[in-house]
Amino acid sequence: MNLRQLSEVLGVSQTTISRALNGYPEVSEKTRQRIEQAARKYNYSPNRGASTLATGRSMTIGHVLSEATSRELVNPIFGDFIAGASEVYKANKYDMLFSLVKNEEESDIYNSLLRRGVVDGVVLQAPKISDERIDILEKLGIPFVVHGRSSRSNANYSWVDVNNRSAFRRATEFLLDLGHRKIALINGLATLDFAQRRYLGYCEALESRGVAVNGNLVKGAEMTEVYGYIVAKEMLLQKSPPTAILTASMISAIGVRRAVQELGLTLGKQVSIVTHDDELSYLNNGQQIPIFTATRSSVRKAGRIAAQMLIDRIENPNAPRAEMLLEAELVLGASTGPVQQ
Amino acid sequence: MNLRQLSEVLGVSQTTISRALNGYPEVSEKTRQRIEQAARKYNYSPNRGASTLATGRSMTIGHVLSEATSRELVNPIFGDFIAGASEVYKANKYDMLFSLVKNEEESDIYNSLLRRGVVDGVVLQAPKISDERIDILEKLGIPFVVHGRSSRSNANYSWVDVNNRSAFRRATEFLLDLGHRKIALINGLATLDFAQRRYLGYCEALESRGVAVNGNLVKGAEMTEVYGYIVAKEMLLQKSPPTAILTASMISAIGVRRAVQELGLTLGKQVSIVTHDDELSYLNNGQQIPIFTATRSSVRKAGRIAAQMLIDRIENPNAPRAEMLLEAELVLGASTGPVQQ
DNA sequence: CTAATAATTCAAACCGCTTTGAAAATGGAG
DNA sequence: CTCCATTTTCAAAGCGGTTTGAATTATTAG
Repeated sequence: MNLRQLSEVLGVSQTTISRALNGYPEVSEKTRQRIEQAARKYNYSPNRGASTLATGRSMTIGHVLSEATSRELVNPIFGDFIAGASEVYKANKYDMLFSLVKNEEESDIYNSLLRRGVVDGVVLQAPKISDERIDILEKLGIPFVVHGRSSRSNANYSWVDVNNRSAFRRATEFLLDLGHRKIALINGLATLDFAQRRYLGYCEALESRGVAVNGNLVKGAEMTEVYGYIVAKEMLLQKSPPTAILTASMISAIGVRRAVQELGLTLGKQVSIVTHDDELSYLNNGQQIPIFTATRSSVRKAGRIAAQMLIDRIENPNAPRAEMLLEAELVLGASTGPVQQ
Repeated sequence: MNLRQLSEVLGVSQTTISRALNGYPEVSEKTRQRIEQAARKYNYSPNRGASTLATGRSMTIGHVLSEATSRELVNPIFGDFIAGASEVYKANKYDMLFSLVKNEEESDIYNSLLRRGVVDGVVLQAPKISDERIDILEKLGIPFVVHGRSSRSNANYSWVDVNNRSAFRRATEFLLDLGHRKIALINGLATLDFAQRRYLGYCEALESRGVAVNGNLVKGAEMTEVYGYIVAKEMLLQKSPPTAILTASMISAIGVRRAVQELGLTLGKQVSIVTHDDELSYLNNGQQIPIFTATRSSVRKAGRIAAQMLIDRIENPNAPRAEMLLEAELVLGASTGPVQQ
């Protein structure tokens, strides 16, 4: 059933129906009732393509993944972020669309998506330290919001981010306070901005206590379980192994734990672990007592905030850019203890 | 730049441009070249809403999550499935759209999505043993494919599934061969079809060896790490604890391992674990040697197959329904060993 | 060189909605 | 009962593509 058919059935013009269903005031309450009932009865709802065409709004928000970032799709952290965003999209009647694009198309895709009226705005994820995508989006004038920041960009964009630097400074200080001096950092991909900030926080803490940063104790890559395991094992088998390990996600922390236990060491005794905890739904950091001491910040909440920011930008393009820096809390778990002599 | 503008610039009708760009034969190669160049130059690409309206095809595939299944979004298994599907969508120029819907809207949503021309087809995930969604989709005549099956449905639909039953029968037999008799099953949600099939496979194996199924040793819920931990710990503290545990995902297996180790037991000695391994990107089952003995089947591959099936259905609605049963392989890891006296 | 045929190109209709500007119906005041 | 101001409803013009059936041009055969 389309609009014309419904209007014939009701003996009312298409205009009136459209207005009635979209809540315009020019329709009497009585006809509105009648129309709404009929719409339900005949199972009518407006064709998306047609209204997109007529209004210029697609009621869809895009999450674009380039080849470079497409691995994010399988990152459980991404899942929780998306889940948060979805809640907000749903409440505001937006749909969520994913586009995978080849790297070389990256500059075109946003342009194309918006021009083609596929999406009304875009969420940018996993920004690199220097990320040309931000400039592209800025130039195109597409409403967008970044999850994270890009240190080298001086564009004026909206973002949500965790205070990665202070979180990792704090975590490192905590380990220093426990007497640790050989503290390793198993980070995310070095090109990603958040990894850089975490590294900086880590360095700051060490240097403020006069501990030199040891390059052998800093590694970064995709935060898989296996990566955590391999790097931790390697480090722990060095002649001068770390007594504490900072890791960038619950998943790599699990890998690190596996390495520790395989070597017959005990968590919180010979080796301490502090991880960043995104409060993943399927990988909760324990129940009452956290498994790992962690810097905790809900990535799902970040998703909600990013989505709301974007919708605000779309519906009010002239509003000033929004920024939101979330502070992570340091929660004490069973994975840390004083350094052993 | 839209079609009319481009046609004015080129001095060629809109028809010809449309045909040239969509690969119709009625355009001479020379003009096609000229048009394609101009399209690139002026950054033209057709408006999605307009072509959806004109063709009736949205080039978008929907993944609908009801409240009941919306938790799936945060399930890392889902991420890998989606990643596989995306590859295929991309290669075929489809976009992927997520809709979260309230439970009570569930029956409406598919109807609505298709009627509104938002999507050309739908992928159904996490089917329940008895799942009304299949009948709804069937009745509506929407092209769809199910990841998994619904035992109680006798509709004739396309699906991809792992042979859960034989996989878990085999895994259980393997443990029986090692002398285990007290074998626990930590399953997924009991209402989900795959969990039911795994349970059946488990029962079959036990019964064929004359071992009675013990209700205390069978549990099922969302396959989180914490759930695996809690249930395993509970079971292992019973007066007559299991000597082997079957678990439905890598994630819950990690929780089980945590429980085992916390109790001072050793994997493959006092307690054996066999898990189902979906070959998750971020939670690989080890490198050369699998961490866990496992029934292995790539959920990413399942995603690819499902996507391709759906596209085939969309583009050829009269083709017979497709079915694909993937066999899981049993891989031997370090988490199993003969029962100890 | 012309007629017949094939290869190109075109104008116009259509997809289903929103929205503008005009018309009709209603209500209140004089 | 008029007349004017409000409400309410309507017809028609887009939005930007695709596709049909007709018109034009190019090619070939006679």
